[in-house]
Amino acid sequence: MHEALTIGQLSARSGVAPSALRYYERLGLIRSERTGGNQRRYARTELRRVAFIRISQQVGVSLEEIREALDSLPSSRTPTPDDWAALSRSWRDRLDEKIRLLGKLRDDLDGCIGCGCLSLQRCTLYNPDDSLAAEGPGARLMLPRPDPDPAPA
Amino acid sequence: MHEALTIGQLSARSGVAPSALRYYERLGLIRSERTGGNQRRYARTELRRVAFIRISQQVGVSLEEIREALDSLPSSRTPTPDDWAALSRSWRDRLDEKIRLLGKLRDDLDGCIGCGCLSLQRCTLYNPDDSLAAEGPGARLMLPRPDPDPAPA
DNA sequence: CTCGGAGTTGAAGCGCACTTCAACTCAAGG
DNA sequence: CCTTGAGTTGAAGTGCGCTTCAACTCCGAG
Repeated sequence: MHEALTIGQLSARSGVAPSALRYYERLGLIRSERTGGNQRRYARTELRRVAFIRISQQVGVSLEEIREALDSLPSSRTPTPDDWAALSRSWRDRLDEKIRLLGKLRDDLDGCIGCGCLSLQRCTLYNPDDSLAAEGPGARLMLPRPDPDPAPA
Repeated sequence: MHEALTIGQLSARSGVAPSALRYYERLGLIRSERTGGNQRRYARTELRRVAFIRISQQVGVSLEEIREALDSLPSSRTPTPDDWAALSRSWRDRLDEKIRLLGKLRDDLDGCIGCGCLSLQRCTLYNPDDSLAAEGPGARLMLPRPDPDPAPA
């Protein structure tokens, strides 16, 4: 059958480097069978998983969260289009929120360009309550120090 | 004069950790004078720089690019509101583009949820030409392998 | 003068998402 | 059989944006 893909084939078809695919597999995002000679063979459904992974990354979701999402797929049967649609929908909100925050940032930036302020205290731009931050990787704790110890008692 | 801020004061006012401020200074994003005892003293204008840095990060700009932008500020005179406005405007386009790409991703995601495809070949979602990727840090080469050697000659 | 909190440095570590490397095996063609 | 290209592994490296640490100094109040 034309079912099984080698890692090279999966890489070519998905545009994801073999090293990345092995990395995803170690993290449990995709799965493979092994041949007698210990080589990976991927079912075609893994292509869809890889696609979902890359799309999710564009939405700004970490691999760990993507793994959790993928874990919620039915393991017994092959996921249906509906299953995938449900997963995609779960990112919709995040995407919407992300777009909303960026839009707000843009409007605020326009406002601040108008007034030329860029002053930290009042400017809505510098309001940690909207945690748009903590989005890209890197050591965490982007803006979260809004609370420099409010005196215990 | 009430001009000079210690690193602790700048940290408290900007919400940025002292370690991060020292890091920014090493990268040349902010500047300080030194006291006789080798301690940093920041002019109040540095507050504005720090604000600009954090805002720029939210737009998705790297520290290196922020440094370049800040380098374009007039070094002789204290930057005016107009100077800052010009810098902010330079991020506007990036922000717009980012929002546009995310919006496209959302629309495509809706489309793909509708058809349930998520198939790599045709799906507009997985089109490397729109390089929304390469945005967060991490080892590079996000989607760029669209060209698996088109036969030389 | 003494004390403690704030500051200084360079070096190392961290988290994420990978890539690169060395050393090896596997699989198919000539 | 031999070669070549594709695959295997674990360990280490990379880039970004920091934080943490150890060991030290500075500075102001008591």
